[in-house]
Amino acid sequence: MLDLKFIRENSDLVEKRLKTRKKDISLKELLEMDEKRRNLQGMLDEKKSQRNTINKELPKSEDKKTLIEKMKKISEEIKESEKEEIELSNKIQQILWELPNIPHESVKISYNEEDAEILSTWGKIPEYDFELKDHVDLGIEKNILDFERAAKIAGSRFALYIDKGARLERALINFMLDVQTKEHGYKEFMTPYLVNADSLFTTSNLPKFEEDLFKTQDNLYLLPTSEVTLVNIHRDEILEENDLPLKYTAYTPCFRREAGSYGKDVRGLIRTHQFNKVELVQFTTPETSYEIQQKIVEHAEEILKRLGLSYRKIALVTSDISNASIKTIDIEVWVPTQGKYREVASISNCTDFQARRGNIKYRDKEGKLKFVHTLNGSGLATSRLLPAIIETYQKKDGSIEIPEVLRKYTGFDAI
RNA sequence: GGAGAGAUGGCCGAGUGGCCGAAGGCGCUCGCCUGCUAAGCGAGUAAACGACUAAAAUUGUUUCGAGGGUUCAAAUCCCUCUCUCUCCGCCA
Repeated sequence: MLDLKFIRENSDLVEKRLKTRKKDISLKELLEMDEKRRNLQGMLDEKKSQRNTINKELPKSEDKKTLIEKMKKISEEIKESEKEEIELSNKIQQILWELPNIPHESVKISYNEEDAEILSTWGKIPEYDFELKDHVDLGIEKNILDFERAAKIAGSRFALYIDKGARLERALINFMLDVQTKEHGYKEFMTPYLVNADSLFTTSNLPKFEEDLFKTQDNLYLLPTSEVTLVNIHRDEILEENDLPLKYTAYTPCFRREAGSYGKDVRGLIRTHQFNKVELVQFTTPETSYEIQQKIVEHAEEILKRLGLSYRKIALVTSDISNASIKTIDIEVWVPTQGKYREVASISNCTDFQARRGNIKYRDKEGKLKFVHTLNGSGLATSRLLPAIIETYQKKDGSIEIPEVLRKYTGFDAI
């Protein structure tokens, strides 16, 4: 959520920058309502002030009858105006809830996601002297993945991991958590997989993106990413500057409806309703958030390096960064059979956007309360990683080699 | 699922209709005193939204889990909801 005062005082700039995300964003209505609301509030405050004065006099007064009559009248007027004020506030709030964060000036302006800037590439694109099989064929052939039975159990876009497939997935999760906790200093959490609406409002998954979420009959939602639970750990809390940055990580499954992606990536693990992810979240001061984003990128990259997978980093353009983010860097891993890089991580700096929504503050060294900055990044999405691994490490004889670093986790070195 | 108790400031906790933004304590900050790893004394210490201001000072309003109601007036009375705790039942 943006600061209304800031919008008011910098309306032209804000509108101009927001338009770089989406052409049709306009602040006109918001500003008009804000103006109207403030006038109304001024009037209301004055009347309430009168009411309070009379209220104080009343118990001591001789002529209670006259005062009570006066109060009745004022109270009624207040009630009327208050109704209007509340209505207006609600509308303003609604607009504010839906406005995205202001893109950082370093983010390339474009309405076409293909314009993303390639920041760097790592590793050689592997070459093969035999016919490659994709992860679906490999998985079925090796009996480590089963999509037909998954469909029987749950429907399309689900996966059943079998035997070494399941163990490889679990190994990946453990490997990633170990690196992030033991080497990069993150604190590990196990979080609920069902979350309430308030939590989703904080992270900006609501109100705008409800169609992406699974909802239960108890008004709880299936977790779309553990960014939600990790960020909400400190909702409505005041942190101490000395404790920042807080570095949190969690493995959770993630559930997404994938509405509107019909026909896209229908095959295999690339786009499923349920996938596994290790998430990285940090709470920081405004002064440090920008450099910390770079660090999170490195923390995610480290996983790919050790797995020996080729990847590249790209900086998303203004229209492609997520609602809460001012700048997003994606890490994409090379998927041999697709002949292209696919997203495995997305690292965003949300500045104070989520902190404002979730009321997450910190007390600075002078004792002043400020909103923290929140950042999140995948560290990484396992279900995108596993296809890359088994495709990349397939051998001519049909076997799949397990990357060195994973072997102590899997207990086997080939499939 | 059944029965009961509760939700107040950073924390603990008092407060049952106007004098309550709210006693008292803890914590924290500043000052004094003292000389010994501490104690004592004094002062200060909520936030949000406005107005004013270069900024501050100042000032108005709001806020005692959330929402609604009664009343001239609600932390306090009534209703609904949420959450927490205890007991019983069921259960991994």
